[in-house]
Amino acid sequence: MIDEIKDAARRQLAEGGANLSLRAIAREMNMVSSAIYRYFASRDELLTALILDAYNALGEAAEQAGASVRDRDDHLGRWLAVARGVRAWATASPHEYALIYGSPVPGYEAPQDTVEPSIRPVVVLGAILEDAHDAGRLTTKGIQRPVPDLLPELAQIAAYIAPGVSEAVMARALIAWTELFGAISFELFGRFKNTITDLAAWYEHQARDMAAYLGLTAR
Amino acid sequence: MIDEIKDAARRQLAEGGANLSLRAIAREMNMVSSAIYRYFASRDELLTALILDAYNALGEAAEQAGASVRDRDDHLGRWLAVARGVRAWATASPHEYALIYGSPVPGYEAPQDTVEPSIRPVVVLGAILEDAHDAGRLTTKGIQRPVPDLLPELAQIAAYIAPGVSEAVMARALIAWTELFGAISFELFGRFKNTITDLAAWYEHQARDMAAYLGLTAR
DNA sequence: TCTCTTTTGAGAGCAGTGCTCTCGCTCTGG
DNA sequence: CCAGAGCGAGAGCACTGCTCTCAAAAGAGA
Repeated sequence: MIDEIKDAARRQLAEGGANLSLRAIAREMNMVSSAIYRYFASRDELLTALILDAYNALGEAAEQAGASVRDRDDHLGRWLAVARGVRAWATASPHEYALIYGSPVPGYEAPQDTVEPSIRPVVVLGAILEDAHDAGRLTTKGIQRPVPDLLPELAQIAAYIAPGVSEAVMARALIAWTELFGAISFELFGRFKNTITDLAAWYEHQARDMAAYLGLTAR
Repeated sequence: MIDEIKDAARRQLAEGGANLSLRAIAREMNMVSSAIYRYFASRDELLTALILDAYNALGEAAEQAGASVRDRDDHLGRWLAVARGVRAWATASPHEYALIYGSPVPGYEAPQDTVEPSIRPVVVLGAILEDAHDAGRLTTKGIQRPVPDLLPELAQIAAYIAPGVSEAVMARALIAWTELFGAISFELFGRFKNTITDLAAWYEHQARDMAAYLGLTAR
């Protein structure tokens, strides 16, 4: 039942726009609006559930894409696969992407349960980075060292994501990560309208350039 | 009068959250909701006006920040100033930033009038790039050439923004641009909660790294 | 099989929303 | 001085999230 409501909500989200209505969901299910409240205490709670699902779906997409590359030593290939997987999921479910990477909903405060699913994609990236580092193929030449102020927290992130890499490399990884999500947001939110038409090729270029920026190579 | 309504809307946006209510604006102005419709045909039209203002405010912030650097040959300094200026505006008016760089509102279709103000910041960046290129201080060594498919459109953007630079450099500029806005979005939308606390320092690091990535130097 | 309890949906209703319409008041130009 | 334009008030429509009560349905224990 809960799943049915969420499905209806997703459907409505997909074809209606961002603001979904409990009453419309109920209408679609031939129910009365108050019945929904048996399963979700409020609209926010439904939204939270959808957000959590979206995080997990994106995380799973990233994980599967990363795992699909046979040659585990092909770090560039793995990186590109994850990057493509993330974009594929985002373009396939743009509204769910907007739910988690768009402007936050007004009163909504992210519960603690969302932080673990939300970092699944960056964990995948971290594993690639770690493997590349272990294989001694992560060049750190000419890399810019962050100011001391940032080092402890970068080290903490690295310890969780890719224990072997330095703070400077971790910083670059976060930057590359930020760039990719910025690119997806720009694309989905229509920032490139009438500017770049082949958005897939443009994203591919960005992913490759960011991989080079990180020093990831094919072998 | 129109300005008064927009001011009230902005105020309400700032302290209320994303969804502003015409009736609440009217209430604040001791008016009745229907009176607002004398000045704005719909809520969307008000929103559009606010979006346009936000674009122009951000553009002006970027332009002023860029112009504030005396030494026009200090390309790194100019880049950093613009980057800081953009972030300063965004953190000062997060809701207006969300209006233009967050998830798009459902039925809203950006009118043609918004595209010119919306690219003002990237025009500022283009000028820096162009100056650096003219001064012969823009290294293109080891730069990744985009696939042929992308070249025409990149050339077109370059022709408008920074006529002298190559497609490959233009691509990097767009990537750096994307990264910076991704960073601001991540910060404002709370993606770094409990991860990085000194967000100003982190942004500064990113801006510097992106400048290096572009090859911008101080002299 | 017959109770008793829990679960579930329906319906009415409240306060709020965007928006439309009509009706008067006020202010201004000729 | 007075017609016409501009403006705000008020009522009203269809919609929203949400709360409440009440009656069926389902399940469990004897």
